[in-house]
Amino acid sequence: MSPLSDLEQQRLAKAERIRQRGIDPYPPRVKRTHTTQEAIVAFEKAGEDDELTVSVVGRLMSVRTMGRSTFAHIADGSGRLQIYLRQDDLGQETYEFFDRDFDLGDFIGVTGTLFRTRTGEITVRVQNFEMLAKSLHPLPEKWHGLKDVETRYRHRYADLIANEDVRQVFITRTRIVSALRRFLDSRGFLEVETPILQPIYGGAAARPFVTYHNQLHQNLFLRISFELYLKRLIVGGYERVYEIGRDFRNEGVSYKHNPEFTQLEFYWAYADYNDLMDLTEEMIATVAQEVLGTTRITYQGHEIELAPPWRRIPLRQAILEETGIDYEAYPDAESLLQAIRNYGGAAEPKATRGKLIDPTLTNYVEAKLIQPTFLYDYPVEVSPLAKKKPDDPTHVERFEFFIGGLEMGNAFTELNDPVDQEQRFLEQRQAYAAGDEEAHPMDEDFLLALRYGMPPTAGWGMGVDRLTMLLTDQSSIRDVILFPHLRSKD
RNA sequence: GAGCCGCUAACUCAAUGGUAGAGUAUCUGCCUUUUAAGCAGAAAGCUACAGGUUCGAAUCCUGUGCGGCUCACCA
Repeated sequence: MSPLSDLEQQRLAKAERIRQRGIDPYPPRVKRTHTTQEAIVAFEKAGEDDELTVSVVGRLMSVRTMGRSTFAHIADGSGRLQIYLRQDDLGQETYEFFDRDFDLGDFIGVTGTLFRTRTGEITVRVQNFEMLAKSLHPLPEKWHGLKDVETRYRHRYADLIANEDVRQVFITRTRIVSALRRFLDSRGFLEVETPILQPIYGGAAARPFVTYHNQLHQNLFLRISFELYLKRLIVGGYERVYEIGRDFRNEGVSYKHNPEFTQLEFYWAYADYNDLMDLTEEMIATVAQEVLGTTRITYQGHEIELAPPWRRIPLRQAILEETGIDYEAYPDAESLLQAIRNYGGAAEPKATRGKLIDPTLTNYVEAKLIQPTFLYDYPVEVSPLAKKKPDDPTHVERFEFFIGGLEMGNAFTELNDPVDQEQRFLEQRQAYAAGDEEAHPMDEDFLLALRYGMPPTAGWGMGVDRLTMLLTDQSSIRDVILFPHLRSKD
């Protein structure tokens, strides 16, 4: 800890003076009859003439002292309430105790009667008060709030104290997660939990974090997806399962990437990717309606309508429309690479054909997909866990969906042919050997599970943080994650 | 990983080579219905850190740290 500032020294001295009065500045219990909002509601119900006495608690957010009377605002979890202290109510000694030893940021409990001030604000006329917790560090500035983004992220509590809009964003986030759960629960999906520490990672194309178990002398990976475990549960006989939890990917940080992020995945036996598109539209529209009361939202200045139906176009067509490149016209990686370069794009020279197509989508198409859009039918090379189209073995029954220029999620008809799956893993192994660090590793136990037999199944995944960005109109993922990853300061 | 921008009092910001300032918060007075309360006064800084140039550096140069944006990376 750095040495205490003068302001902190002053507050510490006040805490000591309080102790010398025989008062604990951090008492263990408190009397509370109403939240601040309950007090306001009770007053409005009771009628102005009733003597309504309440005990309310909260953090001192502002103090206006005018000689022998003082107005202040306290904030609790429900909102704010004004309190009013008068020397002729409290006595000189007690009044001066407040004036001298209470600071902005302190938690205070007050008991008094409610009244309405001359300017109309419902206010507690304080009969007695007590210190609930002394604050030693000064609050951010009351008018401009806390703006420094680094401080806001590193000391999120200060951000939440100072910036009500930030507090609201995270309340909305919680409501979004609740609405997602309600949606799936009401359709018979079973919420489950699967391992975060995994001996083999998989289910996505990403580099993992590695950790070590001391007793087992074993390397473990933090999961990059839930996919392979959830499909094992479908093998086991559950027909509808989902999980909401944290994924970890060892890759760059950006406005839409945090190393740990919240994912929702569900698996649905006897359904296919067409059913998933229908359910996706319904889910997102339902969540928006429940959380925001509308399906029409504004994201970064764009008006977006989330109600079904959404646009559905093949990936091939989307790339063709945006770039003029029909990747089907280029049967090998060399010719496709040349086409991308002719368009003015940069691409990895040694990439496979599939690995050329995917960045083309990301770089040139994704940002244009403002209204909700499904892009469907992806190249098989970049989709090792998805089922091939019956009439076209070079493509799989897979879609990604985009809103506000953000990739929100990914889904497909699951590959349940264990022989085909093994073949795909072997191809991924070759890709890894050729330098693709994100190639999917072989998972023998997963193959064994498929050999037991998995019914036709559709699987789906979505970034909950990105959905929250969309529904709270935040441009950075750090503003929807309470404690986003930052580099350590020494 | 690269480029650009930023880091000044607890907070929000000024000061572009010549004595580091303001508002809020704090402290001291005055003030019993205020609400960004008001009035008067005071205190508060290793200008992120380390070097360099200069008679003189918050300011110019180099390096380091952290952050933001853009790019790269990234289902």
